[in-house]
Amino acid sequence: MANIYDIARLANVSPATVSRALNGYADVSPKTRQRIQKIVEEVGYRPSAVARGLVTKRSMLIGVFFVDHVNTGFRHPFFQDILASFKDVIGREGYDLLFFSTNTANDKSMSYQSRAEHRRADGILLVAAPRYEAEVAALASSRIPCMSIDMDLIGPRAGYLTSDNYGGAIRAVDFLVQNGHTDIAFIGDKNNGKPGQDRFMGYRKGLQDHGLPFRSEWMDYGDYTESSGYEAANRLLSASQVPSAIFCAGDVMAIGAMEAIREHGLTPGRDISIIGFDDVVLARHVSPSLTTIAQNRNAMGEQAAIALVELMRNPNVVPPTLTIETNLVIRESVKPRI
Amino acid sequence: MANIYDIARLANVSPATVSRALNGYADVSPKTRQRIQKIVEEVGYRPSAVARGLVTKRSMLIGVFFVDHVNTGFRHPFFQDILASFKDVIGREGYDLLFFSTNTANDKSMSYQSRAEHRRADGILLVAAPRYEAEVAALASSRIPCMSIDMDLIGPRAGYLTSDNYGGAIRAVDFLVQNGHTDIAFIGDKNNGKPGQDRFMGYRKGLQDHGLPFRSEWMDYGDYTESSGYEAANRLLSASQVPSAIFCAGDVMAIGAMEAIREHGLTPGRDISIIGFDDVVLARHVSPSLTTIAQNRNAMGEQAAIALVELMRNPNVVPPTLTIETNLVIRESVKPRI
DNA sequence: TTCTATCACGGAAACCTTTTCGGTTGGTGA
DNA sequence: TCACCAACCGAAAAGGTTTCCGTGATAGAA
Repeated sequence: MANIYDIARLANVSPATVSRALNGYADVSPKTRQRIQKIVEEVGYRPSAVARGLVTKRSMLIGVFFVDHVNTGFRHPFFQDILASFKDVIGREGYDLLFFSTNTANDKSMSYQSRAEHRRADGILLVAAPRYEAEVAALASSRIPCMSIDMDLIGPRAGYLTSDNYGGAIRAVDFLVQNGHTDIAFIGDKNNGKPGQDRFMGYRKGLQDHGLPFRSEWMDYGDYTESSGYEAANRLLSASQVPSAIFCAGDVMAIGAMEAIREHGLTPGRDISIIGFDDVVLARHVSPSLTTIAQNRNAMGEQAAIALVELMRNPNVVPPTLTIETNLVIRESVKPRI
Repeated sequence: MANIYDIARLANVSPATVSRALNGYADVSPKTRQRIQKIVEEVGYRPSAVARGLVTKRSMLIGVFFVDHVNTGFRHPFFQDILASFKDVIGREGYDLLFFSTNTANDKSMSYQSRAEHRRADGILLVAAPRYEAEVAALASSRIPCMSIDMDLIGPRAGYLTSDNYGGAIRAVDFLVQNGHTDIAFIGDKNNGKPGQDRFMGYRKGLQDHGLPFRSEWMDYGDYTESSGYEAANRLLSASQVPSAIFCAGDVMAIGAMEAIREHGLTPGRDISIIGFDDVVLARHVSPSLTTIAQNRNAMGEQAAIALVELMRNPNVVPPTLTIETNLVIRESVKPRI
């Protein structure tokens, strides 16, 4: 693999001139620039990003952390769009994406911060709620620019972004009420993550807005998996008074809940209305198709990227906390109460 | 950010000794090693991967290329599992994953090979069929260890991996025939990718095995999207003789086909049987749930990773061409012909 | 006591760029 | 003719590791 000295020798110039020519500086004559570029072409020379990184102290790498639980990480249906649009934006700025392979055998002990610093990542994207709270907090309080999604993480250089979970939940309740439902159950997040909290608060606010009481027997929990939604709905259906609608804090749980409803001899959508949250791809395809509060995943990835780039570019910018609008997607799983 | 000289000074040793101590070499006394480690701990020193990479000429980075078509890249439902299990394996070997952000604005001209060499990636994973054939070929013929998935790409250091598409397609036809179907249509890959070719060959072989004729009016094409499956099925349903079963080269197209069947006033599964290929997450949730030939995505990612690691470790190993078994998943969309 | 083997460590080069500072050249205005 | 300026380029340091080779000390053997 040729290096910059080889090119310099071949072009009868100094390495400094080669560097300047290749990086588009002004003070190199057009003809030497062309000569250099021609030689670079012929030899197939590629400047080493690692050597460059050593001197510029910038790796042009954005590190990405997320846990690899079952149903999370790459496998989580929710994060594909976020990552895709995030990548588009930072790619335009010349950055590449680095996925840390968590929990490698050799250095199980390396913390998030260690790994980020080790690779000299210019910025960090934190997505999905990682297990080790302390580690995440340490990363957020470091000097590395950092944006997290769906975790209310702040630090000197760390901001975060979520959907408008509160407003979305209110909207969900509104829509159910508009359809004549007053007996509205809720399946929330057992682990009480930030989005889950907000959706729950929105649920309560929605009830309150319409003068409906909050009944704890219509409140249950899951962990966003299909089976947990199934089980929670089963419990709700055994309540002294069965609700006429269920608001699920996640689409996948909603799909599990529909299964439970069917097993009770009822028809989801007709006998019991269901509304979800997220708008995963599945939502459109299940039957009845799922009415839900959609998160704007592309906007989330995009805005997170824009914010992170700004954070990296300007050391004095105060880390933002952003919230992205949600919107109601009406399908078949909510019917007017008769 | 402290460097190795700082640690050396604090520990009253040379940088060389610090390096040896941290990398677990034998020729450093236990007590100096402990002293060094304690100081490293206190100072929060992290050896720079970029400086290390410069001298060792290994980046410990695996580059990943895939195109960002609509429905491909991160957004493609098919590649999540592959990437997740791939990452697990290479993570265990100490590698991290680098996603090249394709088509950055500043250097639109940089080829795959350029980008890989620029970052000094130790190995490359190619997944999904990229647009620029020539570029891919160039990468495959370079000296960089490279594994590709679903493209029959070979080179001095490049191998590939696919599912047993041929065998799987034969199995699909077998199953339809077992259920009494003899009028079996096929929706294939318009772009004639390697997997699509093999599935088509398997379809023909399956027909032949059972003495059934190949009829070109029962052959149509799509591009693996739902809408293309919908349209292809529409055309098939207008044939002079309507088939009793359709074998789709991809699940997503199969789902589109089911929609078309419904619009023709028929019930998919009952009136016309459908069998797909891939076993995407959706397949289980649509109704009727989709009988399909499942690809073992975890095994694919795992085996690709193992092969790539071996390719990187040993310069003399001949690049493998691997095929992963598929298996039939029986659900509701195929019914015995009455 | 002297010699040799082993252990623990240090010196310094090498890896490949970028960037600052300064130098040379040729041209221009007075 | 002289001073000055702009344009173009070179020398060298810096960035943080690893690794080869060599050296001093210490222990054991003769």
